Amino acid sequence: MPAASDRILKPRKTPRQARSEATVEAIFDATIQVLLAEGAARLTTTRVAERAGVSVGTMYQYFPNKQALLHAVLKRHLDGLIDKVEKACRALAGETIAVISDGLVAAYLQAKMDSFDTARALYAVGAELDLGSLQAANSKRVGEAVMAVLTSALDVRFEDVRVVAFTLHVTVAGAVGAVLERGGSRARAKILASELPIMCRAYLTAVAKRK
Amino acid sequence: MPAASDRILKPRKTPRQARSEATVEAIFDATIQVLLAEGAARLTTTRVAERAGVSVGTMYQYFPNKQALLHAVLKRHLDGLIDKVEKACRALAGETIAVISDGLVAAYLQAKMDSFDTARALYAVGAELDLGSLQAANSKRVGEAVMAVLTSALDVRFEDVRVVAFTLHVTVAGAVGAVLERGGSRARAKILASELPIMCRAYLTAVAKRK
DNA sequence: TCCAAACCTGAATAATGATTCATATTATGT
DNA sequence: ACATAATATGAATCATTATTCAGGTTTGGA
Repeated sequence: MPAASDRILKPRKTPRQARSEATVEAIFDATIQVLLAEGAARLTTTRVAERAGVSVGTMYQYFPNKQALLHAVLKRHLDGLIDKVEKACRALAGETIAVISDGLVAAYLQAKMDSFDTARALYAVGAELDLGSLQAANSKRVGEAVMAVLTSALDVRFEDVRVVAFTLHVTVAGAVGAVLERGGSRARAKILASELPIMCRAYLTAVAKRK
Repeated sequence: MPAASDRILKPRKTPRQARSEATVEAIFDATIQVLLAEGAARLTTTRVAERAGVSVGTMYQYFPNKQALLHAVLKRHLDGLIDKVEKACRALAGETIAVISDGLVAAYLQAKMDSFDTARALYAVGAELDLGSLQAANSKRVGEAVMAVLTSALDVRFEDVRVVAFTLHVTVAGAVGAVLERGGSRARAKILASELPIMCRAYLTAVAKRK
């Protein structure tokens, strides 16, 4: 069900020639660069266009308004993250719960670390944007992927996989987000890398039933 | 060491009469109300003043600029949260680790739920503000309080309390933040209320040494 | 070579918003 | 009651920004 907001968030026109695809790419990149270099408050359409090496008018050819641009950039980033997590989930299917747990945490952490700067830059954007649709879709996809691996565990089963998957996702995402996207240093990220696996394994073991 | 930003963030003048204290209160409240009712994008000095029932000029008598206002409002909220957590920590000192764990999680969750709306409103503000100083102070105070209770545990001791306290704090805060401050429903908060205690107890048990 | 579609340009428009300041009102101590 | 410090006012100023549009340039194919 396309929300009303879709009408104003969808791209105005779709690129047909190679140069315009490059333009859109440049605009995406520029958005993140401006965000990183100047902060969310100074993220203006003009500045983005300038940095991308195109005119404002060009920007408006592909994005009906600033919000649509931000939405697109954010979606792009989130989709990338989700892909990685889903891939990890598929790779871990059928292993023991210990392996699955460690693998999931590692994948999530890795994915976030890979896009450290982008993630931090986009954090600020998320706030001033209606995240409803994106967030929901995101949660759903990740949630289902995690449920799937958990169910596939070789040695255990869960009373309520849905709840367990949700908890796992929210906890790891929340912790990583709190540390990386805000002021946290990479050093603190390392603490997470060593502690989160312990915590997740402990939790999963606590709520699992032997098969 | 007062940062350079302090100069422009500190109140321009301190209230001396009762009416001005009331004014400042009204401004704080109005800020949150506007945030809640109109969103971060429409949070303007004029609107806040209007809602507070004072003129813009009055606002600028107490806050040198918009940022200072937001900083003050955010600090106020965070301090309130920290107080509650610290209080809980003090009350839990000397108990068994199981009791401490459950108590901490409950206190954190409770504190956040109490200020559900405010927290969500302020989430957006945090992004467009330099949170460095606040965030750091916040983490430090909570971290120390948690370290203290953990150390006081009757039945166990920890190899590295600092790391454990950090992990606990970040995980719980992150998970709760992810669910409450963003699109999450109260229903999801309930899941957290039942699962987080399990997870934290499992983690603490896993890393603790018997005394 | 030529044209229609695709693409690009950037000054102009129209709003909006943060911040100031000269002036007016109110409180407090004497 | 008076003087003085506190507090409040809000139109005016100065800047910034999202968005448009009338017209240019480039591309791919016939």
